[in-house]
Amino acid sequence: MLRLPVRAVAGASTTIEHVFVSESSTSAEVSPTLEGLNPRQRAAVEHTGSPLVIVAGAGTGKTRTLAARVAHMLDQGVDPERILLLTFSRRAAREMIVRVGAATDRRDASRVWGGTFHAIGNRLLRVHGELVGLSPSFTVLDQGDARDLFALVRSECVNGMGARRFPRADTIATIYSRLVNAQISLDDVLADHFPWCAEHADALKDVFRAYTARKRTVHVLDYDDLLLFWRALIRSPEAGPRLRKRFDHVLVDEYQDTNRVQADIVAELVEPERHVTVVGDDAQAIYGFRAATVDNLRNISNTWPDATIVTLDQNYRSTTPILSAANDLLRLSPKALPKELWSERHGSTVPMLVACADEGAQSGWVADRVLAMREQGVDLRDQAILFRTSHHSDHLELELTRRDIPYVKFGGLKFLEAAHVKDLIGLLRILENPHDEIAWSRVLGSLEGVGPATTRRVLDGVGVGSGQPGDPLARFLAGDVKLPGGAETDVALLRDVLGDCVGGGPDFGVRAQIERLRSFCEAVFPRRYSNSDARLADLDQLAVTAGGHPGREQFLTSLVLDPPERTGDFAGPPHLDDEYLTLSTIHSAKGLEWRAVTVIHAADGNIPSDMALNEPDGLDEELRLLYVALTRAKDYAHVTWPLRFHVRRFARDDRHLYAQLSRFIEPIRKRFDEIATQSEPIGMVEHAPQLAGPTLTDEVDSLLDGLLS
DNA sequence: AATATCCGTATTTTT
DNA sequence: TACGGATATT
Repeated sequence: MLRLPVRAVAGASTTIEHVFVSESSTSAEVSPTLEGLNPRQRAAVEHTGSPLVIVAGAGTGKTRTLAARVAHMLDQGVDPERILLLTFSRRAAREMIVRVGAATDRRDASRVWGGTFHAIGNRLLRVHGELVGLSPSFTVLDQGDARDLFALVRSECVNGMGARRFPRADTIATIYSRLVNAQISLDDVLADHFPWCAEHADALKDVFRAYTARKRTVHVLDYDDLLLFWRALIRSPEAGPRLRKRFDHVLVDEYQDTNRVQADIVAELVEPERHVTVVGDDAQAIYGFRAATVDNLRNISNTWPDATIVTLDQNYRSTTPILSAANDLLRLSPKALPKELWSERHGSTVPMLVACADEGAQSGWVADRVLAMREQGVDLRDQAILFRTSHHSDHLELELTRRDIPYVKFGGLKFLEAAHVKDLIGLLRILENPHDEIAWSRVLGSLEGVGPATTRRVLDGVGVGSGQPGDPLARFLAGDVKLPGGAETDVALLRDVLGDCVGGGPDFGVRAQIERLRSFCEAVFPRRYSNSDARLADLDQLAVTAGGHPGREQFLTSLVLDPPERTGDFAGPPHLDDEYLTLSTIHSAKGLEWRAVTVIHAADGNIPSDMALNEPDGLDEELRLLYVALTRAKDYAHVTWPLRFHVRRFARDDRHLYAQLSRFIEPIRKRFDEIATQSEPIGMVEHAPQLAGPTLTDEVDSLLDGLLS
């Protein structure tokens, strides 16, 4: 019998599931589906009939219960393909399905439909989208693409009117997404979240209309569309009845982080039988910025008055000292429902609060501690460093590299956002959807001597963006569009490689296509980028990844909906059995756990982020964020904060201020053992003398700066 | 019409 | 820094 190692639960690797899905299904032991569950968990697993709501605090075995419930359904003979499991991330879906497989003898657990709302929406729209007027070969815009399209229509709309100061494309995209996901009027969105844009309400409406219209003519959907069209599909007389019959059971994880549209989808999809399970914890709602609303969970009885509610509050993850700190923290929230997690794990190690002289000392302490814990038998893979924003780990990453401590970072900049990756993806997208104006613009703009005006001319020539019938790619390949002299050889090459991919036949898969398209990149990159060799090497990496997908469409979709989490430098992902430390934003750490967790940069202004303070629920959400961070820890929790805070308003600006401890930690200090680092941390001096402690001048300067601010 | 250059300013979390 | 926007140059 194969026991699922703890590592597979906490581990971030995306390759683990293959191992366990296949092996666990051969297990001959008695079905452990119900084994080891507490009475409430068991009740949740076996519940039938009315809608089920599981209110599950952090570490209370939520994943386990949900997985057992699915396994139980399979044991009862439910067809796995008729179970839909909606999770918050792809990672969570994978883990859940692995667990289902481990908990049942049914070999076909992996056929359960599992994924994010966006991924499942995409899947259903590929099949049924034509019923609501969608081209089956639509491409999906990521956030950057959506911003580019907004920039395009913005310039077209704003030209007409007096060019007063107008919100930037980024801001417009954010407003739009909030409008769509929260399903409230533009005036309300502007009043609540973007008051400085209120005077432009009318012009914004024009931009939004133009944006929507353009998306339709170029056959693209953005993230929000995947949800909107899915809901529209359920509501349509043609597809609705079929969709509602498609699944026998629908289960939704992390329900507290769903938005209005997602809640609509669930509620309407499960009619009329309402075989639905939602799981959530209002104390862990951290996606308000994305228009998620805890009201979906708190007011669940409005949706299903007869819902059965099961509350899980026994924590199996953390020791009591850690839970005491977390419980105290949550009590500081005026809005949180009273919640007291308890545990039978009476550990004696109290969380540690570490005041560091400065950021250098913090990095030094963390690295020391990580190594010390490792000596005590806590593997690097059982340790994580968490932070509020991605760049908070910059300094620490240098220190870890210097000391040869391997790590993997989650959250922050995505591989997909690198310019050269977008270049290649643009080429693939043209092949997939020849109407994709954003992809065309990107590719044409990379040619020598071709700017916005020429791009526009070419697009009009081949009929992209204007809704012309026929195939723009065929017209482009036919070659009757003229381009400036400087671009001639590049254009010829572009025609060649695209033509080869179109006519390549069935053996010419994504990987082969990328390898062919690469020769165009080879020609263009040296002029575009200073480090074109490194960038070309990335494309090879991409080709390998693409080879693992069944086709071009699946590859493109998975890049947008489930992008690689780390920037792809030459190193490549660490090997499965390699030891590595996890660095992660708190958001990306959701649902995961480690034996030792260190939250760094816990200074006020970072946690809570001072940027969140404008939002109505902002401060409270920041508190929940810290709560999520602390409750990731099983045995050891550390919180560190640098006393001296580097103010980097501008690059050259070398000032620093005295930071204050997070306002959330201050009132619960008694739950921590406090220590302070020396200003010159051990191990730092010989390697990095420039990181030595503050001089007297620094001290005086920063004191003065502090008085001025 | 494209590109080079300079200036000012932003600042987070992710499907 | 790094990116967008405006202005100057090719």
